[in-house]
Amino acid sequence: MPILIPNKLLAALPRKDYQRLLTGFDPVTLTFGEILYEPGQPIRHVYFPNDALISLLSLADGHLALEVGMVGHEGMVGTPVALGINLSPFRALIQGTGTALRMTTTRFSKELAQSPPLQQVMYRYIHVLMTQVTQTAACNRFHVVEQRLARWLLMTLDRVSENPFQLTQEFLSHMLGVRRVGVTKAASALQQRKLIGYSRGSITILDRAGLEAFSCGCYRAAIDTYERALG
Amino acid sequence: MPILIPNKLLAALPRKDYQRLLTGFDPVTLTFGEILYEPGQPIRHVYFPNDALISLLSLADGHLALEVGMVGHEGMVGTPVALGINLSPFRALIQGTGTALRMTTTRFSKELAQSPPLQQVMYRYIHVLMTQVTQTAACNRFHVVEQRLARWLLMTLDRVSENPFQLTQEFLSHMLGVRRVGVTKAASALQQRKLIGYSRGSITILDRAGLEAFSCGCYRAAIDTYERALG
DNA sequence: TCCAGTCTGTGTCCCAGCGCACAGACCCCC
DNA sequence: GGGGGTCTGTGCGCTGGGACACAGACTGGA
Repeated sequence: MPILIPNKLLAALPRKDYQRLLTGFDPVTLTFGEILYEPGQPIRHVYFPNDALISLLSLADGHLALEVGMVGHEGMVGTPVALGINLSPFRALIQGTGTALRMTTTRFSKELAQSPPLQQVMYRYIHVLMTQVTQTAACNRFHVVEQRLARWLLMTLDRVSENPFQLTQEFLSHMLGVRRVGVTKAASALQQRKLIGYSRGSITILDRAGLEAFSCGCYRAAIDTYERALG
Repeated sequence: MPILIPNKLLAALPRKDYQRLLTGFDPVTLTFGEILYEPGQPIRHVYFPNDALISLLSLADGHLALEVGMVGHEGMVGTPVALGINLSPFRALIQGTGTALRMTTTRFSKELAQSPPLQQVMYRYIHVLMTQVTQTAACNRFHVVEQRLARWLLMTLDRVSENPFQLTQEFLSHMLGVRRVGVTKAASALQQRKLIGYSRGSITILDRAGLEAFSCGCYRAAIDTYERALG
């Protein structure tokens, strides 16, 4: 079975490096709700998503969560391993069920040492991630829920490429760091503007361009950042 | 003249690597208000502060600022250079006048390639910074201004080690991403609890332990993160 | 077909923080 | 010693979003 959405970081590697790396990978299916890392806990595997979608969350006081980054086929989780550290700064939560390639941290460290192209890709991606986390921090502080929801839906659509996709408001509230009712209000507003359709955990993007216009500039900025460093 | 507060990242290097690196450094005085980098703009120099204090800011919509990281003698600015990229994700603003060691990005890239210990220190610091940015993001979202102000004052005190230090509420408001009036209220609250003294741009920490107890856990968490990776 | 569980919508009360405006208070310099 | 600039404190109305409660709506399994 061909992989419909191959990981872009891996695809950017020279064939030789890519081939050698492949032998160390384990294809896995990541299912919604699964937690790969907890903040401060050791990282045992790194993951390169194909069509899986992973949220990077920052926790406050142990329970309140806020998404600071999103990882799909354009990235990977386990960046600290490339820096020689095996502690995660985030909680990594599977937000969209799908496939990924997995490798143990020890093996990945070895592969990294032998492949300068892999190093370069990893370092560039770490920079992209840093930029994304930084931007998201300001976005979460200054922009209203509706705008952030719009941005979030667009970023998700870019990574899962299926429309509609499954997602409850309860879940969304944890991503945006607001109450579920806040999501209800924001989603209703988007629905009234005919930008999205919403029904029992199923969201349909009706007007992608409109949604992009409605969202804050942070969506566009995130894409530009990626293009500049890895495009 | 001996340097009273030497940079800890450089101090962690083996003598040999440290000595060679020193020849490429330029001692500079960084003055309050100076801007070293703007987000998305090229990085020309990297800086290792001694007693200078630098704020890393994320901008939204071009004018609203939010501090996502703070750098003193425990760190450096210009981390992207260590990742092979010379674009800054942040605005880097001098928050406390002081001295630092400066090197051009091209020279620093060369030094880095020749010094694995320097690489290791840099990578570890990048991880610390990523963790700090992540934690700050959640802190800014969930914690009230008073707690954040307390955290911020403690982090500053740790880096400048002079008490009182100069700081207007106007300036603080840009760091915390709130209005100046919000800072006034929060500062008054801390003053009533006899934790700080405040007068025309001069802040005195009166009760360090009390301030730490009052602040959110993010302060402690930031210190622990640093200790774990670089301590 | 009914019931239990899940998801979404609404309503009420409250508060932190925003925008704006302005009043002291203090400092330094002429 | 007076005046302009800077810094801090206060007041008022407004709003986004918090906490809590509950009502409909849909779904799937017994």
